[in-house]
Amino acid sequence: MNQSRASPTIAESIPRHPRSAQRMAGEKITSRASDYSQWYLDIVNRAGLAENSSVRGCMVIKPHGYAIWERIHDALDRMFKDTGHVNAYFPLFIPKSYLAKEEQMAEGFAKECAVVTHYRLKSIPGKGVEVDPEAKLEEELIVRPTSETIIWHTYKNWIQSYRDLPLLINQWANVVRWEMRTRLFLRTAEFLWQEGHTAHASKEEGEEETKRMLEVYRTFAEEWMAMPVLCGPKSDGQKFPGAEYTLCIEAMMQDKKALQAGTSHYLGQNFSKAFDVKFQNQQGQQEHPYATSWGVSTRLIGGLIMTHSDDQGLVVPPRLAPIHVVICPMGKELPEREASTKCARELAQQLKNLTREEFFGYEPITVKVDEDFHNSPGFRFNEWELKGVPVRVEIGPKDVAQNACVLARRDIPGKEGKQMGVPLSTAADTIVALLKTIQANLFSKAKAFRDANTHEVNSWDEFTKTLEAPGGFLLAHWDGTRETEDKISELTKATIRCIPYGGDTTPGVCVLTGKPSARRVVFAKSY
RNA sequence: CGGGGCGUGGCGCAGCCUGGUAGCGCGCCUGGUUCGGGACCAGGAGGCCGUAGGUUCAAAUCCUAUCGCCCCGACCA
Repeated sequence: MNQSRASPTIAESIPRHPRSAQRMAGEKITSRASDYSQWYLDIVNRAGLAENSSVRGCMVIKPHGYAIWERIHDALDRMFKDTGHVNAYFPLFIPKSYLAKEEQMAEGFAKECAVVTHYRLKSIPGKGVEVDPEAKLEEELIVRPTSETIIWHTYKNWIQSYRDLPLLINQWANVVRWEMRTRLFLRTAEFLWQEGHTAHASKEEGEEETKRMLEVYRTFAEEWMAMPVLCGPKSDGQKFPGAEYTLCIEAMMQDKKALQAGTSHYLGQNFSKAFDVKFQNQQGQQEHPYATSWGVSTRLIGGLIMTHSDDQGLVVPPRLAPIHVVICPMGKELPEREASTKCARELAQQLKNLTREEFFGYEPITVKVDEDFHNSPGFRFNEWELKGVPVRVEIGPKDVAQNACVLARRDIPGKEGKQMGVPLSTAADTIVALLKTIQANLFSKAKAFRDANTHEVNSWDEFTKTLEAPGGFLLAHWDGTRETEDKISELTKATIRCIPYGGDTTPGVCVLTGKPSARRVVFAKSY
C-alpha cells in the first residue's frame, strides 16, 4: 500500500487526527437543540478549526481552520484586485497620539487598546525577566485596533494632486481589540482581517466605492459562503466611530441571531481633515479627499459554521472547502484493499485533471484519498463528515466488482444523501455537478431559513412577543431616533441590525413611541 | 471590572469533607481478531496533583498567598 506521495496538496497535509482534537470514538457532538453554544464549541474543536491558546482571549487557528481562511483570503483578494485595489502593509504599532486625532475614533476604541510602554526587558538571574524601567518609550504605542490613523498619516505624503486619486489600497493584517468576553472566531482579542482604505477626489466617488465594496462582500457571502445577507446602512447608533455612515452585510445564524459579517464605511473627510491630507483639484484648489474603509475578518468562519453546520459536524460549502472530495477505499482482505485503492486513486486523478472551468472557474478540485484502513469505514465516514468535506466517495469490493462507487453528499446527511452505483467512468463529472448542486442547495436552505424567521411586527406587544418566540429578524417601524433605538435595546437586547436595501419603505408608526416612521428596519438579537 | 466555578497523565474526570504517597474513561504504543455508518480482546507506556509558603512523622487532601483558565453580566467586529 505504501507509495511515494505525489506532490501533496494543502488538503492532504491536514492531519486527520490532530493531537489536540483527538478522535473521541462514539462521542457525539452536542446537538444544536440542546445547547447551541456548546454545539458551536464542539464543532470548532472536533473539526479541528481552532482552540483557545494559553494567551487570554487569543486563539490558535489550526490547519483546517486556517485552510478555510486561506480560501476566504484568496477569493476576496481576487475580487479586490478585480475592482482595482492593490495590497500594502502598514505597521502593527501606532503612536498613541494618532488615535486621538480623530475624536470619534478615539472614543470608540480607547477602552480596548493594548498599549506598548517599554521596549526592553532585563534578565534577572534566577527570576526570569522583567520590564526594564529604564526603557520607557517616550510616546507609547498602541497595537492597531484598526489602521485608519496610521494609514491616513501616511497618505498625507502620498496625496498631492487629483491625479494621485483614487488611492485604492487594501491590507491583510492582524488587529487587536482587548475584549472582555471572547468566543472562538466570533470575538477574540486578536483576529485576522483585511481592511481596505481608499481616498477619492469627490464625495460621489467615495460613496460609490463604499457601495461597490459592500457589493463585493455581498457577492462573496452569498456566492462563496452560501450565506444570504441583508445589505444596507447601519443606524447612527451602530455605525463605525469616525464614519459618516456604515453599510453592512448582516446574516442570520441557525439560532436566529444576527451576525454582522462585513462592513463598508464612508468616512467622508473626517480622516483627511484630522490628518491634514489635501490634494489640488483640477481647478487648482486645495481640497480634502473623501475616504472609505471596509473590512471582513476571521469572524466569517464563525458565520460559516453557524450558517450551515449540523449535528453531525461542520458543513463547508464547496467553494470554500479545503478538501472538496474525499475518497474512501474499503476492503477486508489485502487484495480487496488494493483493488479499491487503485480505483480510488484513478478517480482522484481524473478529478485532478479537470480544468478549472469545469469546477467553479478559479481553482482545481482538491481530492483526498483516505487510505487509512486501520479505522473502520464507519469511523472514517464520521470523521470526514465532522470536518465538513462536501462529497465523500465510497469504493468497496462490491463497487469494484461493478466498476462503480457510492457518492455521499454532506448537505444531506445519512442514507438519503447517498447515491449508489455511480459508474466510475462518469463519476468525476457527476461529482462536479454534485458540488455545484450542494453549493446552490446550501444557499437556498439558508435563505429559506432566514426568510421563515423574518417577521413583520406592528406593535410593541407583537415586537416583544415575537422576539421572545419564535425570535429571528423583526421588520418594524422605528422613529429614527437614537433614544428610541437605545431604549429598545435596553428593554429587549435587540438592536437595529440594518436598514435594508429593498425593504418595505411604506411609512408607518414606531413600534415603541408611536411617532411617524419612514420605513421598516431590521431588529434582532445579535452576536 | 462585579458574580460564580475550576486547575490531578494528551483529553474528560474521580479522589479532598474524614491527611498515609494517585485512580477511572477516552486517546496513545505492541500483538491478534475485525472492517459497506463511530469494532473487540490481551498486554504496555505515560502524572513530583497550577505555583510558592505554612501546619504535620506524613499533604492532591488542611491553612495562607499567588497565578491562570472557564462560565454569567456591563462593552464590542
